[in-house]
Amino acid sequence: MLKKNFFKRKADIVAKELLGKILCRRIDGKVLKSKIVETEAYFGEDDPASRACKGKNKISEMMWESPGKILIYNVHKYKMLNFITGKEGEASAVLIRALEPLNFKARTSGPGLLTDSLKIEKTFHGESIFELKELFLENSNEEFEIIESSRIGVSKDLPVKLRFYIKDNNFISKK
DNA sequence: CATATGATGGACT
DNA sequence: GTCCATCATATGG
Repeated sequence: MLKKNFFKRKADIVAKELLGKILCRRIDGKVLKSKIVETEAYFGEDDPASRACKGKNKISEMMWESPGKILIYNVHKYKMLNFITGKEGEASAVLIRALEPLNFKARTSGPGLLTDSLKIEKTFHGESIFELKELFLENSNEEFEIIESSRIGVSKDLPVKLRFYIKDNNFISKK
């Protein structure tokens, strides 16, 4: 189980360290485990791709909340799963883009697909990852190589590599 | 294999 | 109406 301090750092650091961690989803008494294989970091006012850059609104205000909270929002008919990072009062978050299913089969190679497969609903929005029994994280000691690249699907991006994924993993949303 | 395009729905101007 | 942190399908090489 990860502690609050884990998320209380810069979004890009947390995004990198979340790779390889195990995301657990409890449904009807069964625990579906999946490895996080792809993430993206989002900042606040300085990030043109971030929802927070134009100030607060219904979705982005959660980015100023305390680290470890869950932020869910829709793009088209899909939902995005984010974790709040950084100190409280600073807008930043990490988007989970892809998972590798460990003890079940599902399509999770994309941010919209993985939330569908894990039945992650908007009811998780605003909850803290430390307090939930239906959704939590497990640590992992696996070693792997991290690749950095530009973010995907963003109209205005920073000239910084803020997308991170595990090298040679087959569940990355795009290669 | 690659790139292009349309469907989709919520939030905002 | 417009803007998207998407996806599945269609088309061409």
